[in-house]
Amino acid sequence: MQGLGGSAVLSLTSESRGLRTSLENPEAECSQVTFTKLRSDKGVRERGNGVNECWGLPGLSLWASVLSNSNGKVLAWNLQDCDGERDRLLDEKHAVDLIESPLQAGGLDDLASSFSLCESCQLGRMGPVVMPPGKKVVDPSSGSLARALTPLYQDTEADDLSLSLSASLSRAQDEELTSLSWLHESTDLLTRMGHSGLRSVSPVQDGSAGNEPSPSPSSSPEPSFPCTGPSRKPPYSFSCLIFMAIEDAPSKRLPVKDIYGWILEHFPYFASAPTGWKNSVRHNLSLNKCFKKVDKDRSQSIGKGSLWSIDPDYRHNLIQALKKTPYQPYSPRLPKPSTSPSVSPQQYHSPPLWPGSALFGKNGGVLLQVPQRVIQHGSHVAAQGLFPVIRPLPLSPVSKRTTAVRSALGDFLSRAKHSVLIESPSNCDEQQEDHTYSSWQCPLSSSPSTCPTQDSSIPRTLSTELKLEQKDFPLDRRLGMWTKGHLQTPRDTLPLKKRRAENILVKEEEDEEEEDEEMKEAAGSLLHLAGVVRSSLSKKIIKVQKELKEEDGELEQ
DNA sequence: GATGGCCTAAACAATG
DNA sequence: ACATTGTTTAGGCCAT
Repeated sequence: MQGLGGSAVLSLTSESRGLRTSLENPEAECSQVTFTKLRSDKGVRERGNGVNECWGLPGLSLWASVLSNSNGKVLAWNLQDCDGERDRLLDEKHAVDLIESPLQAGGLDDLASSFSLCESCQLGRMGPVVMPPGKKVVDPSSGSLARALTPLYQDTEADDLSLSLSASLSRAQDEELTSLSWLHESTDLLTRMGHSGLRSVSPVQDGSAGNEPSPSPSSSPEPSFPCTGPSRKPPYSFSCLIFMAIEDAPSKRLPVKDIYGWILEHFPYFASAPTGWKNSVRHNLSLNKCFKKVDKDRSQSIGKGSLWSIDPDYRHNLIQALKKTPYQPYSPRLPKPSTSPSVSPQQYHSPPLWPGSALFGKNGGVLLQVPQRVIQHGSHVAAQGLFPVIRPLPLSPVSKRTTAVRSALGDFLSRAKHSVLIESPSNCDEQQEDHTYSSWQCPLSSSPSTCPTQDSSIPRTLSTELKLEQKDFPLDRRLGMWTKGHLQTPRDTLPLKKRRAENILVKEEEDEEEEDEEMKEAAGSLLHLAGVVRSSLSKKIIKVQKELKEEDGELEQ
């Protein structure tokens, strides 16, 4: 690996409006990696006042997004892979130096936690942040920047991190991080985020929430990023995609055309995929008993075809399927994941939480408010700093908060439970483009069963929620009729739709009870997580503040 | 090796 | 006539 020498730099300067990178000549100081500005979107955040600037690094499939509020406070930032997106959007060059660090939705806390101040480059109280000299350097040509850097942070705990917080960051932290409200803000940022190294599928989009199809994988000029690219397959099966689409619809029913549209909108991969996927969607609608055709209201003129809805009897199944989505529903040609015992795939996965779930509702929206539409992308965010474990995280332009919370909490939980270990790059390198529509594999998982429920965002309107823990018995045993293969009754010989028409009974009461149990479990776990996270944040802030005071004291002397 | 889940392709009919 | 939608069948790959 060719190092860059020295340390990489993150330079950020808070200005009156938004956050702007501002080094005049960063190379003169300690820059190692120069990012170029991709774009700046203002006023597009849900809460307004948001400024989201994106910075890309030429030669790397990476770009950085920095979200700040109107006061210039950094709410969140992250790096992501953008491949062709970068080329397409790159407009002006700035001497911005970032290091790595996929910080997901972490705001100042993560930002500060993952970088050390470069004293020589400090700009006021919020100066450049530099990687500790002892840290390894990233080689842009070596593939995933995040991957390359990740090991550097395996043991980068508070000791190293303590170097990094500037006073302004600390102040902002006080305001931004005393609650988890930062996640509200930061999730917006996730619109554009993915993770370079681990995001093997991620249909990364630009800030337009997926209105524009991502460039084809071939457009990526960096073959060294085998795991990256904006046009990777979503991690979800078609049934899950359809489910999300329908659930995302206010009326909970959609014509096929709109289902297409939804999928295209949220998973731009399909824009450039062979058209067969539409056939697959229709095939799924017809074959999967979870989907029910709704007789069209004559008064409604939706054109040809019917509306499709979720069969309430099978809705739970779909949720379970989403929950179970191992991110490799079908992954031909993907390498066998590392079986290294030191890597626990679970650490890379967040619990299947999303703000729209009843879980959140029952917890009074403790963690988040729910975005109106929560969708998911199969992209990954690597968390470092506070959540240094690089883990895949599905992202979507509209599921930001969900993603942020679940990712953050999941990261934290995972980190607490496991030592931080990083995947082998070869794992990723072996991945190849697969044009099966849904092929995706958790690059860090060793098996679907161990790479579970990293769900992703799911439409908030889902009225049931995923459980934090898997049942220890198969879904099809729980629900009996989930798969046609388990439909052992004579009905099996009937077409699925006809079978459905025969009113296969599923006791809703039982489902409700089961869901209640799940919600209770999930609620407990979530609240615990929230407490852990807050506790961690508080400790970190206190520590940094203490160190700053000490530094001030030394300066005075 | 059997089984199940999922994907893909294709053919065909129905519909607007 | 055409495009779209819906159904069905078949075959393949992968994981269990």
